[in-house]
Amino acid sequence: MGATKTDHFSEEQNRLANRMKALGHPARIAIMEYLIQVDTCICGDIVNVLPLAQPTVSQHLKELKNAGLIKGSIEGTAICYCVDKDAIAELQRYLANANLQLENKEKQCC
Amino acid sequence: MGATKTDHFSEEQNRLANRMKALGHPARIAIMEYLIQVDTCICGDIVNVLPLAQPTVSQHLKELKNAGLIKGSIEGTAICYCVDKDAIAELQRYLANANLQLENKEKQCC
DNA sequence: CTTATTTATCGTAATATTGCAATATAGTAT
DNA sequence: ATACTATATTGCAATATTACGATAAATAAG
Repeated sequence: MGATKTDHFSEEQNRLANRMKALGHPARIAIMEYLIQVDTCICGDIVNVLPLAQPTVSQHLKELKNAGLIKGSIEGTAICYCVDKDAIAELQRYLANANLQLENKEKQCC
Repeated sequence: MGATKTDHFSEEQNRLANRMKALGHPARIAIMEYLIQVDTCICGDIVNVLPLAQPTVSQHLKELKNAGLIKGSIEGTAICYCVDKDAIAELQRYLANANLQLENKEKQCC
C-alpha cells in the first residue's frame, strides 16, 4: 500500500485534507506568510526569501496552486503569485465551526 | 533527499505545519469530525466508523496525538480520545489572522 | 487460569514527498 | 540572433507515509 484511500471519504473531507496537507510543510507555511505579508502580489523574489533551491521552491508553489491555496498569473518575465482569499476563508470557517461545536460540549473528560 | 529541512524555519512555522500535516489526510479529518460530533469523549468505536483496518486507525490516532490535536486517556478496557480544544483554537486564530491581513490588502491583482 | 475484547506495535510492501542538479522554457533586452 | 533573467520541468536519490496482516499487551469476564 502507501496510497491514500480517498474514495472512502466525502469530497469535502478530501478537499479539506488536501488543503491542510498543502499547508503541512514549513516551507509552504513560510511561502503563504510571505505572500500574505507583502502588500502587493507581484512576487518575483520568493526564492531569495527562502532557504531552499529554486526548483524546490517552484515545486512547493505548484503544490500550493494545485491545492487551490494560491493563484498565479504571468506578469511579463516574472510570475505573480497571490493567496486565494476564499480558500483561506473556507478553512477558517471550518475550524471556527469545529471550535464552536467544541465550546458547546457538555461533557469534558480528557 | 526526502527529509524536510525543519531547521531552516521558525519553531512556530514547524509546529503549525505539523498540525496542518496531521489534518492532511481524509481519514484523520474524519476522525476529528467524529470526535467533535460525539458529545462525550468515550470513544471505543472509532474503528467501526471508519473504512480502514484497526491498525491503520490506531496509527492515525497516534499521529493526531503526536501533533497535539487530540488527547487520550485509558478508561478501563477502552481508551478515551478527545479533541484538544486549544490546538484547534490556535489553528483557527492563525487562519483568522491571515484572513484579516488579506482583507486589509489594498492592491488585489490575481 | 483461560478466554474474550480492545488497543498498540512490528514488519513490510506500495506509494508519496522532499530536495536539488541539470536542463528546458519563455520573455526582455541588446 | 545572442545574451540575460526568471520560472518550470525532468530525473533521481533519500526519506516518509499509508495500509494492513500478524502479533503483542492489557484489562475484563467467566
